[in-house]
This record gives sequence, structure tokens and C-alpha cells, in this order.
Amino acid sequence: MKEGPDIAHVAALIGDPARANMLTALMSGKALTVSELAEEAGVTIQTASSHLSKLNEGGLLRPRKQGRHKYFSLANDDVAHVLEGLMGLAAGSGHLRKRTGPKDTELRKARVCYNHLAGDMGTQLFDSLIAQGHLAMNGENLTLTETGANFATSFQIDLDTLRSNRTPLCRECLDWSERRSHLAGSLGRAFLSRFEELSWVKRDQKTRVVTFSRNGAKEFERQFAVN
Amino acid sequence: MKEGPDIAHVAALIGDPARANMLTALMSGKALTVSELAEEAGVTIQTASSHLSKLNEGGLLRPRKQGRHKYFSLANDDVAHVLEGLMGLAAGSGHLRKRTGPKDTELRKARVCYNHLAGDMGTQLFDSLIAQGHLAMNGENLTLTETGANFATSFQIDLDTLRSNRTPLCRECLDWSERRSHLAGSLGRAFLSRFEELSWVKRDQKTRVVTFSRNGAKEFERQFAVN
DNA sequence: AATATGCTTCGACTACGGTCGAACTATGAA
DNA sequence: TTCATAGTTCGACCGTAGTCGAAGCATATT
Repeated sequence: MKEGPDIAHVAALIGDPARANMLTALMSGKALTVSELAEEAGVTIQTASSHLSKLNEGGLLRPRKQGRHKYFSLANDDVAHVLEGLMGLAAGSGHLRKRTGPKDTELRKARVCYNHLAGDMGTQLFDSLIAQGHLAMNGENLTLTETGANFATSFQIDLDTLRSNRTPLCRECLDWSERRSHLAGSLGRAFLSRFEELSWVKRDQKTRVVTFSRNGAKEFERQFAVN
Repeated sequence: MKEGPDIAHVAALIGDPARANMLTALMSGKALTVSELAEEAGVTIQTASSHLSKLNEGGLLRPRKQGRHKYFSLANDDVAHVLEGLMGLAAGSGHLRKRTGPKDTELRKARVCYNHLAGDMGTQLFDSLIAQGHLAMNGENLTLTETGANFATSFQIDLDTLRSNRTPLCRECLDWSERRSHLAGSLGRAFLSRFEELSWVKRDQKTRVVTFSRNGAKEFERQFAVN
């Protein structure tokens, strides 16, 4: 009853419906303003503001002021990771918010998870990189191998700028729909944005859905075959 | 606001202080009765009963009736995993329930996490098994290699009975204190109970602390050196 | 300056849910 | 059968926290 960190506080923060909606909205990886989040949660701006300050004090968010706007994003990958885990539990106990709607299959196919690719395609990417020896798991943490670094640069990803960033390069993130790992970290983000540049994929503006173009799917298949 | 599983419900379940206390108590891996959990949470038996039925409906617990007792344990490793994740967030935002008490260092050194070894020693074990090629990570899931199977049997672990169980053999579980992975799954449990048989370690009855005997620490060092 | 927009703070209202006492059921012991 | 112990159900109480209107700041735009 006394040892260990205080779970209840954090969980209670996530446990309010309005706040949970905001957090899931932020799982898209985009930074959103107070009013956008209010809209997303279905509450007035005042209450949204109150909720956001609480989430912020709880260390779940990262606020940035820009002019008269205030942008919020998730604090870090750990937060996203826990949220995905909770989604897994909720999905497992059959508590989907919408019972396998048409969007649902799209979400399972490919979606954005805090700026990196998740869903079926996300785990395919991850498995492929591991299988080709581009990524290696040393105990806990993923590392980019030499061949992996070459591959990334040949894929027009600038590793130096990624490395200069203080966020970890590769991380694994558990997928609630696939129940498998996909690639997170700044490299994961770089891959997704590169896919966008190549217009292999397109991110839906309002949801987390990621759609592959016909050509994009073909190229993805070619480069990241899961033989 | 509409897609994805309903996080809020699960999080709210964990978010109540009394329930959170029960869940952390169950992180020891032991099944506890209603009255024990009531004691642990600091509430009367009636309220405990109500809490437990809610947690159960939420799919977080696994109840078992035995005579006039009713035992509860965590439903599965996923639940434990999410709880550890939440502990990580809480610890990260500086919300420790007790500020680095004397127990705290013991907990970080070695503790029990849903019946397997966690903390510093837990991650050491995991890293060693990976480094020696006893465990391999194929994309998402851990697998026991051939040499690993030999090692386990030489360590008096009966793999056949473990495999006959329907729970996964090896899983990784994120450690909130170390922020690294340690070994979960039935193999993880088997290792811990084997350590107990060898009296390398002793589990505290009331807390999650695991203490290594002098000899146990030496032997552990010898077998699972982190060179 | 004057006005508009984005966000925060304050205060009051309300409701949901945690809490326990008391009564009830079920299993085991004498 | 009778008593004791473990757990559940019911009902009533109460507090906390989510909610919004209104007013107050702060940053842009004219």
C-alpha cells in the first residue's frame, strides 16, 4: 500500500473521457491547439483548458506557445506507449468505441501512432528491417546496424540530423491492433515522413488513418517484402 | 473523438486510489483474497468487493473460487505490462509515493513483477540471456534458441510442462525503474522460482522486494555475467 | 487606440461514484 | 443443527471533480 510510484494519479488523468479523447487525438503525433482539442473532446474551451493544464502538470503533455496559440503534443514516446497499451487492454476486453466500423479496418491496416507508422503496415516495416539485418535488438534497445545506416541514407534519410536530436533513434512500440512491435523513435518518424515525401502514403487530416497509394503499396512491397 | 478503443474506461478503473493499490499489490504475482485486498487498499470489505467486481468486468483480473475464499490475480501479462508502464510515467514525473525511502533502493535492485524478476537484476538476467544467444528477438517476439533450451534444461527448468501451458514462453516486459526490458512469460516465472528453490533469492511476503543471498548473488554473477 | 481572437481564471451548479452500515447468501467448522 | 467466517447486495450519505457562463489577460490585427 505504500511502495512504488503513484499509478492512480496518472491513470485518473487518462481516465476522464474528455481527457482521453484529447490524448487519443494527440496520438496522431500532431500538436493541437486548445480549441482544436476542445472540439475533439466535445467540451467548451474553458473546460478543455482546465483539463490540459492538469494533463500537463501530470507530465503527459508538452506545451508550446506560438503567438496567441498554445500547442500541445504528447510529452514523449513513453506516454504514447502506455496509451497504446491501454488501447490494447480496452480492445481485448471488447470495449471498442465503435464496433468494427468501416474506419476500423483502415485503422488496423495503417495508421499514425505519434508520428510513426502503426498497424499492419507498421509491423511489416519493422519485421522487414529486422529480417534484413538493418535493425538489431541488443537486449532491450534497438540499434541501427551498419547496413541499416547505409540503407537509411540510400533512402534519403539524414541520419546526422536525427542523431543530433536528443530523442532516441530507434524504439519499439507495441501495436494495439496487431499486438506486435513496430518502429518508433526519430527513425520511425523519418520513415513515415519520407513515405509522405515520396507520396507513397497520405495522412488523413482528421483521423489517424494512413492510406497507401497504388504505387506506394507496390514500392513498399518491393522494398520491405515480408518473404 | 470516435475511432479507436475506449481508453477512458480502463484508465478510470485503474485511476481510483483504492483500486490502484489493489492492482499494485497484485503486481507481486500472487493471487490475493478479497479481504487481503481490502486490507491492502485500506477500505472495508464491502467496497473492496465492489471495486473488484468492476475491475473484473473490465477484464483486468482473473478470479478463482476456492472454498469460501475468492482469489484474484492479474488477468494476464498485458495488464502487468501496462501497469509497469504507468509506474514509469508516474516515476518519471516525480510522483513517487514515497520519496526514495530505504525500500526504494531495494525495489530498484530486485523485485517481483507479476511473478518474474524485475529491477536491476531482472534486466541483467535478460541482457545476459540475449548476449549468450539463449534468447533471440525475431521482430516482435522473443524466442528461446536451441542453446537456450539446453541451458534451461541444464538449469533444471522443465520446458515441456511450460510449453504445455497456453501462456507464452518468453515475453519482454518494460521495467519502470530501469526503463529497460526484462524477461516475462512462463520462462521468466520459471527462472524466478528456480532461483527460490536454489535459495539464491527470497521474496518478501508483504512487499515486492526480492533479496539475494550472499551465495545467490555470487552464483548469479557467475552464471549471468554481464561482461 | 480600438477591436478581435485565443486562452485562462473564477464561481456556482450538478452529478457521478466511492464509502460504509446493515442485511443477506454461501461455504465450512463444531 | 448451530455458529462462524468470507463475500455480496442494498441503500443512504457525502465529497470530489467535471461542467459551463462570465469576466479577465494576452497577443495579434486594423
